[in-house]
Amino acid sequence: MYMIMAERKRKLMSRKVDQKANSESELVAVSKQHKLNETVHSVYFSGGQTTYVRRRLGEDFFSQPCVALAKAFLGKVLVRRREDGTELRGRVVETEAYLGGEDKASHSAGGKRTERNTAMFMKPGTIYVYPIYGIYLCMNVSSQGDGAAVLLRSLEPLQGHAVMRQLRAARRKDGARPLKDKELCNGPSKLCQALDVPRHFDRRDLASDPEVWLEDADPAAGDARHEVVVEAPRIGIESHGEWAKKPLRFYLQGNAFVSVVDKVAERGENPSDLNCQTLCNHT
DNA sequence: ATCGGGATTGCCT
DNA sequence: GGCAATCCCGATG
Repeated sequence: MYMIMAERKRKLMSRKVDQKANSESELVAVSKQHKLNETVHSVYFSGGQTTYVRRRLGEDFFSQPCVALAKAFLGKVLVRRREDGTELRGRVVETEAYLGGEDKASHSAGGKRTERNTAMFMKPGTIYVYPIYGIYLCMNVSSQGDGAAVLLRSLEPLQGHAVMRQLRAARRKDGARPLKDKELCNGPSKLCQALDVPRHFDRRDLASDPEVWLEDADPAAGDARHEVVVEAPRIGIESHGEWAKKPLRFYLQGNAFVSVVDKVAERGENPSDLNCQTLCNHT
């Protein structure tokens, strides 16, 4: 137990150092890196004394059931390469699963297929971007299963903090205080702003697109396989009855970049968890 | 043609 | 913690 705590503390400390190091010099580092990345997305990079490889995740990764994919996303790194070659990176720390069919909260509930949600029915890995409240966007990735998709809710910024801050500040009041790192991508529409994900990315393939892709866990940032995943009810769908209570939101426990912490779910005392146990006991 | 609502955010008290 | 902003989409007539 003590060892686990010590390990977590060490990780958090080293991450803080990494963030400090990311500032003005990052643009230079990014442009160098973009040359390496021009044809192949797997590149070697040095992390202290060790050399790691960045691996782009392909079709096989996205071809899994919605809940499994939503959890598998945790710890993976979303990358956005902009026209000028700058690369923005964020570690996925919070997702939601929208199952389609029975899931009343899904845009594809009841198999409903429209112009807007067509991407949800396309092959696993297809990006679904839709506008919300007239002013914001949300980004999803289709999974296995008819009309099923994973909503990306929060990222931990890894690379391109300065650019992200600039993109996020664009629509805010002049003279507002600069955003903290934890405020850059802690929400589905915030991450779209920070990574410059536009509406026209809708229906693109995250497995093959040159401007946006997913990478395997960055060992320096941490592998989510050794972290606790909280399962909590989804956000902002209160009007959808029973389905609003199901634990289909997933996030890394204790991670400071998550949008909303659910203390009830973390105690394991909410009705959804009880439902889950009941279901498990019956099977 | 019109109307109601939304998988959110930021600013205000 | 409350609430306005803001507009697209889909349903309805």
